[in-house]
Amino acid sequence: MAKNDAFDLQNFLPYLLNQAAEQSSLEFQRIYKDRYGLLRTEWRVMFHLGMYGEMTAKQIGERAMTHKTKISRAVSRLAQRRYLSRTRSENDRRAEVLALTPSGQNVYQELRGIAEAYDARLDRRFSRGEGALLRMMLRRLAGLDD
Amino acid sequence: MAKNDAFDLQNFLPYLLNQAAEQSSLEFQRIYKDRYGLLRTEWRVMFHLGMYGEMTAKQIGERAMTHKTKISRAVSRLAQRRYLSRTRSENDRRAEVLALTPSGQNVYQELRGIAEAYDARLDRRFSRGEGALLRMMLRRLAGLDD
DNA sequence: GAATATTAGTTGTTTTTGTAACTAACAAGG
DNA sequence: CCTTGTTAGTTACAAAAACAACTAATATTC
Repeated sequence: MAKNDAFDLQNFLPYLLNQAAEQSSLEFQRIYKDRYGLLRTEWRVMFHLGMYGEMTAKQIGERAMTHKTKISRAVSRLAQRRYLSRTRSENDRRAEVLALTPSGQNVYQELRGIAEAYDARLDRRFSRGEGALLRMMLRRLAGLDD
Repeated sequence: MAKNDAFDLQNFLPYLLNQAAEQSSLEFQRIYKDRYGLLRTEWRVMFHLGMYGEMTAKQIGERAMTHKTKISRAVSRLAQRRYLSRTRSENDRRAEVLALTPSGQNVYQELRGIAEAYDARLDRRFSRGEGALLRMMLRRLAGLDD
């Protein structure tokens, strides 16, 4: 098991990004999964609704860059648990306007607090400017600024 | 859909990391998936063997922070395609020493070239020092330096 | 040196995801 | 209007991942 040459997997950006993403999701995931029984796409939907108020499945999908079937299933499950309400849109009766129920709001508030604390904790690993730079670079890589 | 308050999902590190990871994996994934029919864990195994020579499944799993069942199945498929050979270990007859076959070496070399080029291309989005800093921060988040 | 615990790796079963095909509503052009 | 095309969302089926239980070999301990 001797090293061959220059290129190192440990410096390959997609690999590093995956490892960092997985690792950094772990602790937070344990909370929304174990404590609230939510899947990742589910809390993403919750966060979008919690932050932006009412949205349609399509809008969430676009913003979260998530496929519509994933959103569809997440929405069903969240509706079953009464975390969100679905109302057929007036303008376009194909679409549904989604919104958190009071119970959903509660869960969102709690998760949000945990997320904020967790984010701050991760941030403590970096110096003042580094965190901002990191986020900027990640947004660029994710294509969020385009 | 009006914004509520300060916390922004688009700045939440685990979220950003996931988006960036997914996005940056996409193009490269298309290559190893469509062109070589490999799964992500499979090329990871290939890369580890290509870079470090001989390894056991366990060693790969530890280094790649990947569960042993995933490794096991990846190894089976790679062995079926004759990309790697499995030799029962002398010291410990539970373990197998894995190594790329010549044909596996070829695939590895090609994929490695593509990976390097792709990595360089991603890097072009950043200034000289930024790329190094980014990798350093990601390694820290991934717990690779511990 | 048997009895017990641990480890390397596999296999089976259940969830979750990805992909394609579908329904129902809307839009545009003639 | 009425055909043709597009869009929002769902459903069905196939692929992949997660988790648990297993086999076989090795360590440990009394």
